[in-house]
This record gives sequence, C-alpha cells and structure tokens, in this order.
Amino acid sequence: MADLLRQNVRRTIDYTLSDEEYELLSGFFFKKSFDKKAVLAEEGTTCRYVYFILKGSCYSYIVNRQGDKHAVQFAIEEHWITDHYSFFSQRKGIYTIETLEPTEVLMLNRDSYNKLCKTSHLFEHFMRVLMQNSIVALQYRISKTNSESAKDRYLEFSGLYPHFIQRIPQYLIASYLGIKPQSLSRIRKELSN
Amino acid sequence: MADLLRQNVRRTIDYTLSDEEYELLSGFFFKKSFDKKAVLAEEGTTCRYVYFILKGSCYSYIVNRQGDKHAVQFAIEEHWITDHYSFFSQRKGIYTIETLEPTEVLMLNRDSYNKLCKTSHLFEHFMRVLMQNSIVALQYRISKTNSESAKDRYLEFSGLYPHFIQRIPQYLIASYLGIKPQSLSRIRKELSN
DNA sequence: CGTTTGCTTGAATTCTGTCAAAGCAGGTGG
DNA sequence: CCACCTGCTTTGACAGAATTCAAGCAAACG
Repeated sequence: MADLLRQNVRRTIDYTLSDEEYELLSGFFFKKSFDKKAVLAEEGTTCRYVYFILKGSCYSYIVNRQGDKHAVQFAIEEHWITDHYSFFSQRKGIYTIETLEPTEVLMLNRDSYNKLCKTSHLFEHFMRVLMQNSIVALQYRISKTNSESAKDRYLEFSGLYPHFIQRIPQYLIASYLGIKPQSLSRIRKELSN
Repeated sequence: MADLLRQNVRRTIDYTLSDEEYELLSGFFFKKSFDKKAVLAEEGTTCRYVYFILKGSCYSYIVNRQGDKHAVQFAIEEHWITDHYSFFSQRKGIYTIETLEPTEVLMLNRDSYNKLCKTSHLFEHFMRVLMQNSIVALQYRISKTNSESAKDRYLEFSGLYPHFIQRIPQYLIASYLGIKPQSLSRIRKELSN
C-alpha cells in the first residue's frame, strides 16, 4: 500500500484526506530505509523522531541495572513508535529502538510535529485519537500484567497479535510478557499438550 | 484552590485561560460530591464521564476471573481519571472506579468532550498533551514492572508518589505494584532494617 | 464495646528464575 | 555444496522469590 499513512488516518479518525491534504501532510515526513538491527533511537541520546512503519518491524526496549534488555513495544507496518518520554521532553532517551528486519519508515521530527499540531486542528485531532488508543492498550496491558498468570498473558497476546508471534523471536515476546525465555518455552510446551 | 482546573490547564500546556475562556470551559463540566467508597464507574456498564478530582481521591481497578481486585490507577487532587476504554468506545466498562475518601469532582460527559474537542483547538491540544503525559507514565510503568524487582518498584513508587503512600491503603499499593499485601509487608519490614 | 478492616508474621507450597548443557536452524565462508 | 558457526530454543536440576493458608493484633467504625 503506497498510501499507508493516509490509510492510517482514515482508520484512526474515520476521515479521508484529500489529495492536497495528503500532499501537505506527507511533506513534513521523510522516508528512510534501515538494515536489520539498525538503531532508530538510543538510550542516553535525545529521540528526535516519531516513526511510522511502512515495511518491516522494530521494537523498543529498556535496559535495567543488571544489563538485561526488556522489550516495551513492538511495531510493524502501519504502527507508530518513538521514545515518547524523550521525544516530548527533549531529554535523554530511556529506551532504545531497533529494527528486527530491513525496515522502511516515515520520520517526523519534533519541529514538524509541533508545527503540524499548531497549524492543523485535524492533525492535532489525529494525534489525540492515536494517543487515546495507546492509553487504552497500555492500561489494559498493565492491568493484565498484574492480574493474570504468565500463561494467560501469553494466550491473550497470541490471540490479540497472531502476526507478532510469526515475526518476532520468542525471547523478545517472553521479555515483553515479563518472563524469561525458558519460562515461555515451558509454557508453550505445556499448552501444546 | 478554587480554579484547580485552570491551574491544571496552565501546568499542562503552559497557557493561562482568560476569564471568558475559563467560564466557557467550566460550563461544560458539572461538579458533584461523593461519599467514601462511592462508585463513579462500574465494570459492565458504560463509563459516561471523565472525572477531574477537586478534593479527595479515588482509584480504578480490574477484577480477574478469580475475583481478585487489581488497582490500575490512583487519582488525587488535580488528577484525571476514567475508564478510557469504555469512555472512548462507549462499550461496557472493564474497570471500576471507586472513591477512597469523600470526594469532590468535575465531570465531563462524552457529548461535551466531543463538542469541546471539535469546537476548540485549544481544548483538543490540552487533551492531547494530557494523553501524551499519560503515555509516558504508563510506558515507564510497564517497563519497570517487567525489569525491576518488587522491592525496587516499591522504592521507586514511594519516591515518585510519597503523598500516595500517606493516603492509600497498603493492600491497594501492593495490588498496584502487582504483588500481594503480605509480600509488600515483608518488603517494608526488610527495608526498615 | 463488639465488629470490621487492614497490617503483620510464620510455615508450607508453588511458580519462576538461574545455571548449565544440548539440540536445532539459518546464514556464511571455504 | 557442505561444514561450521552463531543465535535461538528447549530441557533438566536446583535455588530463590512470591503466594497461600492461617493466625494474631491494632486501629477505626458504628
């Protein structure tokens, strides 16, 4: 799909951009391709972009004091990803974002983001609804993390995001679910009986 | 503070509402008082309002299959709370929101919320930034839940929200942190040595 | 003043993590 | 084209952390 961004706007706020509107909007983004394992944003340095995935996939993770990586978010085609903390505050990032495959993205920097929000009520609306949806998902994830067993969380995850199960290595899914790869392996073994 | 809402707008988007703007805005809200343990929103029924706390405190929780309550969010003065999922989708709620003390709130229903967003770029901006801030906090909480021990999570929580420790019963804080009250009690004992 | 509610503590159990090793698959270079 | 390497998954034995069950206690409440 060439106009993945236009499609995303339509899906999100049920509004179809005219050709002029679409041209205007996409003028603020620029397209870029990354290899597998490329770093889009790095802990310790300011995250300067929000990324919209056109093709490929990536994930964000945090590193704790012991040096372990913990997956925070996955993003595939038509998903948005950034270090929200760093991007909005312009402070040092706390997450690293890395591609899982060769990946093509649209990038929007902070100035463009601000300008779009300021000059276009429609864009601000779009962003508000995107964030609304994120909050719903994040809060749901938190409540499930605290109230369900690892097995049930895995079942729910694989039900909600079957395409992720295909494309994302198991040790990252384990870390996303807050368990070790060995534990996930045992859960899967138990479920296969 | 009489104009807690005006103060919240100023703090959030660094903009001071004129008297007319403030009058116009607050005309969409209505004020209401609740007893302790009053239910503001209930699992299974559509959540019709977002609440802004003027005085008092409340919390949202989810109930799992085993019937255990799990605290999802706490809200005190100048905080916003709702069942985001239900409020925005207008479907049956998945969280219950209950007061912890006698509590005074401003309530905004879905129609007013929509109308405000549609007619006022400023309000939409305000909401967008509120949500942006929520996402930062929620994502941070998820990453810490998955990467830190219960002890470290408690230490961080009590450092970030010392006022919560004062006002919120320990068993709810335990549930917010994803552990049992007995475990939190043991953690606190260990920390006091 | 008795009842309820929340916090603490102990002992036994269950679940997840840790450590170590082996198996497996895909990719690379000889 | 095959052998090897590397990264990921699986498995087993054991250690450790959190839960469960149960009891006791103190403060708050009606």
